[in-house]
Amino acid sequence: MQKGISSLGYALLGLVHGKPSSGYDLRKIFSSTSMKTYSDSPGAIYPALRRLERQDLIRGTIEKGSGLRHRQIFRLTPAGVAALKTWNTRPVVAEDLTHGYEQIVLRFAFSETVAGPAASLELLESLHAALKRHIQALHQEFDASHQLMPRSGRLAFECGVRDSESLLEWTEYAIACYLKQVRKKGSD
Amino acid sequence: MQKGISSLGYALLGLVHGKPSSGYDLRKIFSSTSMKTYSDSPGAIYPALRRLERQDLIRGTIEKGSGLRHRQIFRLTPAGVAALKTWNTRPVVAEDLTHGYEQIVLRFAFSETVAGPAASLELLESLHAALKRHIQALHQEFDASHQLMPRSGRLAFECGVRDSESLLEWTEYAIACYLKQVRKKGSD
DNA sequence: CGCCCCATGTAAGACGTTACATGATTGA
DNA sequence: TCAATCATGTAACGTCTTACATGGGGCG
Repeated sequence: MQKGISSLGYALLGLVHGKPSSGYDLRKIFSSTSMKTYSDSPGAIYPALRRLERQDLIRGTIEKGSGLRHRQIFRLTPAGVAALKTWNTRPVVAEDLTHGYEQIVLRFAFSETVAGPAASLELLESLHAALKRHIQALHQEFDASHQLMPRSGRLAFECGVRDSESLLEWTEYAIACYLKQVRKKGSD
Repeated sequence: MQKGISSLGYALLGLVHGKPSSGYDLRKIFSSTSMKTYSDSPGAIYPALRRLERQDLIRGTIEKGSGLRHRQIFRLTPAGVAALKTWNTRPVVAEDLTHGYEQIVLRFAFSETVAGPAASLELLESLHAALKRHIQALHQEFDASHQLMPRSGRLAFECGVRDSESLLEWTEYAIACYLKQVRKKGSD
């Protein structure tokens, strides 16, 4: 099954779902946009694609139409779509927040086209709840330990708290966006 | 030299600089605080400590005072202090921002005790400048591509922009903290 | 012809994760 | 004495990084 798909793997699945692409296309997307967070090196992308292919989540077909050398276009298999969908609709749990927010934001980024706006909204609400708990825990940790830290340490901690709080605000903003649309749709 | 020290390696160096500790102590610090971002598993920490020792950045001495089993306390060597200091005082460049902010915030967290408040302030100002450029580039990328993205993709992008902007605000707040102190010190 | 871009990959090595192993000490 | 906790590690595995390899096509 979809045991062990890395961030890069999910990023590739999401992009390929949006548009069938070759490894080179994908690499260019990574290196030319701020998605380069997920590695832009061929030594990461090509092996990742082959892993996904071995897991039957994508399938590559060779195209030689335009006289070029072999260009392998990857498309999602039904299993790939399913894997993306489960990933997108899984609720946010506490440990999703302990290792940075990029994975979750990536999940959200693809959620609408993969699973529809209702799923996006659910994901946001789940994130909102998890973040509230997370921020509360951070405040507790801060109150308990900030006197033991040097000033730069304390400020760094505050940076982490602010980061979470800013993400929470974004979450509320995004939820408002979706609710507005739902209401509009409901009044049709 | 200090070629190739991972985030975890620097986190360990910084903690050991603050207080000589055993691997177990360090593990507890990671697992009990929000520093668990830098891995809390023995399979990461002990090998990392030995790499640092092999590079002559730390040295472990076995203590058997309290009747316990062997407890190896690690201390920084002069080379270790130097490596931490160069890391802490290196200015922030664009690519430091492309793979998340945790490394930079970690650098800042240790900067005051390792290199003094003046170095902290310099680091913050360097970060401030790099962030301004980064945010501008993000806005350009957003303006160029937001119409091609689905709503969730656009919102995810906005999340990244907000994240950077929130970090910028924190930077300004932290700079103000340090300037206040410099002024106070200057008026002594 | 030489050079750069397309497009694909491989090889070596470093690092982290998970899971397991070991032995010594403390408390019930 | 048995279990839990202290304290240290190892082994297998997967993944990413860096650097290199290959081979065709277009262009000056």
